[in-house]
Amino acid sequence: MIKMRILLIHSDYINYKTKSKTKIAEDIEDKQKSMHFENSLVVFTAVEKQDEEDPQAVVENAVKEIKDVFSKVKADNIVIYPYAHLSSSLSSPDIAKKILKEMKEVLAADGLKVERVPFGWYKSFELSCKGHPLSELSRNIVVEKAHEEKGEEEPSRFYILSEDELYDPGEFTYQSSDLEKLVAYELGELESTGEEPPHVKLMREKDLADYEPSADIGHLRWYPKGRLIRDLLADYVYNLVTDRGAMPVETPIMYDLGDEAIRVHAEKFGERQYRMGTKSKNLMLRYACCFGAFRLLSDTFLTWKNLPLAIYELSTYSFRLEKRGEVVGLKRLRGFTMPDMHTICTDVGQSMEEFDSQITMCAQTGEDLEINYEAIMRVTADFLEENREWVMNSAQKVGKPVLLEILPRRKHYWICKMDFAAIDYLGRPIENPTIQIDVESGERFGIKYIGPDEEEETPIIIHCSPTGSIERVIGALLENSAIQMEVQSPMFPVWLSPSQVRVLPIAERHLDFAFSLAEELRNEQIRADVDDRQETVGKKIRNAAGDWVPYVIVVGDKELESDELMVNVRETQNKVLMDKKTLIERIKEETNGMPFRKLPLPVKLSQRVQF
RNA sequence: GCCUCAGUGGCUCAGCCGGUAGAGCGAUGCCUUGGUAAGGCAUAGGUCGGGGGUUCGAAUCCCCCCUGAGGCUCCA
Repeated sequence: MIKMRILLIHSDYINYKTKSKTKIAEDIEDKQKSMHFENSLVVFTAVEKQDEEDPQAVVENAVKEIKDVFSKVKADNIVIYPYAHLSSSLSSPDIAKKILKEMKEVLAADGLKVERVPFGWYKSFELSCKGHPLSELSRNIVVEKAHEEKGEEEPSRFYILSEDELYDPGEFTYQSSDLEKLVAYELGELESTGEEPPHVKLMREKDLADYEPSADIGHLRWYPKGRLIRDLLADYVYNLVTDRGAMPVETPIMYDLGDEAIRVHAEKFGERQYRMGTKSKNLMLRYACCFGAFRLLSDTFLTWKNLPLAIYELSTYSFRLEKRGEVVGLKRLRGFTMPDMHTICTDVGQSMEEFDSQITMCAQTGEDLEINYEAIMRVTADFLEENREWVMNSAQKVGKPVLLEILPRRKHYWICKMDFAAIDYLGRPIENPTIQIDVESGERFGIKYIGPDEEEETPIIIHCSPTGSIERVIGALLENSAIQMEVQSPMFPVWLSPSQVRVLPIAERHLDFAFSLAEELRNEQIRADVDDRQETVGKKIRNAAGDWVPYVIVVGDKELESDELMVNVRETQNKVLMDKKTLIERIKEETNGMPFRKLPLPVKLSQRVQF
């Protein structure tokens, strides 16, 4: 709730004289230094911290109150008098000035005589209150929330874009059932089954992550295996973007809403922000890295020769105050981790070239993560008209048909974006990678570069998350395994498997051999552990299967004697005889180019705890 | 946020027209030294999500809250 305090006095007269300036004084003309008004409605006003959330609405409501009283008391004019002492929690001076000025303008536009007493000066004043029943009133200007402009919006048009041709989504022959499902969802035609998405159960069953009831909803705790996968994915994106020249940075997670650019950008997300106050500041938690990236870039000296230039940050965490009922598993969280790359381009043309190469990068992540992505390209009608050929060509970079959404007019900061979605077990999309051409933020955040003609120019910015949020990637991987489960043994890609090889000694006399084998594998950067518990082989095999271990080796007397190992290969469900070297080479090949981290758990299963 | 359903040992669940809790897995101990999806026996472990109410008595009935799931809405 927002409230500004005003005190209304119907006066016989008021006069004031400026004495000395404060640090926040506004510049004034000579005639404003001392003024006198008769039969005035004096409006003492204190703009408060919380008013920063929605200055527009505060102005509207204040004007309404003032006009109401003004018409009742029959004063000749209105005097807006800044009076900080009405509040113990003032807004920033800039916003206060802005609100006071706008109040005056709006009242004046209604043909009323209004004056505004200078802001930020020490003043003497003399006031004569009329003393009639309505002559002294105070009001709290209450704004429940920023009202959204409804207005019937013209709907988007949808097409399937395939091989340079546009098709009606209803008439297109789909090769991919995933694309068909995505289209059904986007067009609002997907009927739901009422089932629970399997990844929620899996993330807990596999000891990856769980809800933390003592946090807010939608915030998870991560166990070692889950933490490992998060870290590997983070390493993966880091390598991906730095390889193409992006520079990693890190920026704060909270921002001051007293900053005009921050406030306007934040308002785009309306109610879905975490807010926090300190004594002197009204802060928001970031919902993406944009804030820090833009502020950083606006303080950076850039020339056209530097562009395109990309900075990258993994936002641990981004915060979005999603509605209760929308928060679910790894799909929709209130605190999540998102790789976020911002590319500064000289102009729309350069941004289109970058966009193309980022399409390739995003498509690559689908292959590396073994997730099937379907793509939606969204463009404004204006952009499409001007760049029709480019749009057609770019869409083809995805390598398969894409859904094209044409927005009749620009609603958001972007003019063109591409979203990649995985389709979950229940046929619903998990939106992951995204690329957006932003035409607003450069200007709003005062980001500049020096052009070839030595003039300052405003750049175009591309937002890109090459994988989408890390949590959603893991969610998509788990949904994938649930789909796999119907036809084969589910598993993670080998490079993401917490245990890549498990060694199962048959009896105690095989323990030393098992430990040294596992150690040799670990020296080769393979996560290998040993099930040294006093259990039967059958039980250990069963447990290893439950842990989705890609390679399981049983060692007994035979293995002590020979170099051959009997390896249970999960992917094919076969037992394969091979030697150590072959196994190592095979795993190296499967994990080639992907990041590695060490086993985050005790090597001995007997020492592990249950989460 | 709204509607519907759910919350019982670490996990999965039974008990629920009222008489203060039960199984399997897991854990611990002992026996078994076992060659590919659960070896045997024993033991420990629960203020039945939290609070309030009805009652001689509440896991069980009623109210409020918290958490989770599904649906609606929403994801810039």
